[in-house]
Amino acid sequence: MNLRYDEVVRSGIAKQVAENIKSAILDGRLKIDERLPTEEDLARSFGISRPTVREALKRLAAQNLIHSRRGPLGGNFVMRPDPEGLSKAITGAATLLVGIGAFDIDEIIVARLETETICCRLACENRNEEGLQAMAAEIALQRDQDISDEDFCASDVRFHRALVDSTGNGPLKLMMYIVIESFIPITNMIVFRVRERRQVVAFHQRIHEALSNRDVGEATAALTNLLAYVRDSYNAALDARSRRANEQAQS
Amino acid sequence: MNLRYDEVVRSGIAKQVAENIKSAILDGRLKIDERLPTEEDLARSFGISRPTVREALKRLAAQNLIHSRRGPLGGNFVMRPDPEGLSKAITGAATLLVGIGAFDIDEIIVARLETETICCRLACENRNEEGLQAMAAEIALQRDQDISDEDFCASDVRFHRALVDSTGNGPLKLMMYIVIESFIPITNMIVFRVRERRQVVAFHQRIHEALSNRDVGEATAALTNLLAYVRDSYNAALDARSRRANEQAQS
DNA sequence: TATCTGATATTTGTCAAACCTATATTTAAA
DNA sequence: TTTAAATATAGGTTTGACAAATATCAGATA
Repeated sequence: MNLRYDEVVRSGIAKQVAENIKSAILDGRLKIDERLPTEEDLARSFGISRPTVREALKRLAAQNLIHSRRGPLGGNFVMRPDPEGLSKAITGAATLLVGIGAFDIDEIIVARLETETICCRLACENRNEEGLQAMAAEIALQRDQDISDEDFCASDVRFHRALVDSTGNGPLKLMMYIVIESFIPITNMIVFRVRERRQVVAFHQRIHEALSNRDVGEATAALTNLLAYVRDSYNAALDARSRRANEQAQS
Repeated sequence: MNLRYDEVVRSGIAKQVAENIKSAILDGRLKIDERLPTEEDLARSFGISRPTVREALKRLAAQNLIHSRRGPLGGNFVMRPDPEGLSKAITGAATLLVGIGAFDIDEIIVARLETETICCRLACENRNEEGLQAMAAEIALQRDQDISDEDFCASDVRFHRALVDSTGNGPLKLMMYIVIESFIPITNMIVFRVRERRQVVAFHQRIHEALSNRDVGEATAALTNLLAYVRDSYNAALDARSRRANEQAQS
């Protein structure tokens, strides 16, 4: 192995090797879709055993940096990075953060309002027919009284995703994955009981029309109203809970 | 093993087990800091071998979901999720996306402008002395003509981080990790050659003073000017490159 | 000749058993 | 009572083997 002793001393050879390969990928020494040496060759060249190499490779696979195929012509390949894969990673971690109460709903709503306002403004400039139709389709779905709460929330997420996509800004879309995949589901999970679907759909409708007319003021106003409504619903849910708690305490 | 056959059939037992444990963590069946069964017990209860269990655990460790300690009272523990760890994961992936040219600089600058404008506005409301001092310290450092380009860029990143921290909004800070750890270094890497430090520091100074005075208009104006200057620098760099290319073609 | 079939080689996936290393606890000695 | 050594328990690593998937190629068959 080429590593110095003091780099190895605090256990974790597999971790070191993973970092080594990862940096090779990140700074381009290993190109996309390029095949890594076989696990045996890696083991030999690092001077470690194959299972240890495999543990290192599994770490990379977990980060969607490589994938593996069996057989001749198989091997471990550098993955083409895709925002989709990144979104999954972000979602899990962000959901966990929200789950342990690292953030409170008011903060989340402020963040949603500020960032989605940007999206409304950019979407008014750059929206295309495809995006408008995607939003209209979700609105139509949300008008159906028969769909379940889960389906309604899923459609809500897709509506906001379409809004974000309409901005046509890749970096922003990347950032908004956190909102779409984590903050929106969380807010939905908390407030969907007290929220009236018709109200939400009406706000969605207003946003859609405003985007269609490239009316930035109306779009952001509708979004602001939507999130104010969500916040009110949340406070109503809080009140209901504390009222129930009081009643239980009295009885 | 409790998994059904058709869930296992297409190889990847380790992957399945990792997903299994991960979902247990995400939906709270395994609480934070709780110890998992020993690797041997996991192997037994899943009906697989210990190396395979370890591959699964390494996947989770790579996602910062668990960490391990040796010895009695050691074991694998569910990690308390921290934004820092998440930021590293996001950064790597986002950097990769930028590295392969998935985004262009104009998009990135638009995204930076829009999101950092939010931060200026919220920071004007919520900034505290600590944050202002952190920004002032970086400005002082950036005035030093002797520091290297790397150090200047690192200080630039810390300045913007202090700006984001001053918003006091956790969810927004999470999102802004992508900007701070990935977009800003990328823009710096591309334009720092043609950029004059004095100009940049002057913009930083204006932002700092505006925040200090809670002057939202001036803060966002300074930010806008800063990013316009960055964009101009980028275009200048592009021009210089194409001019060099022309000269080379003529000679 | 063209095409299908099966043997073969290569590479990852999994397993088993052992040993090394770190560390908390317990025991024994000073 | 304090300190030092033994011990038990956990993860960390190695060796060696076999299983499963799959591209390639030789040979049989139409």
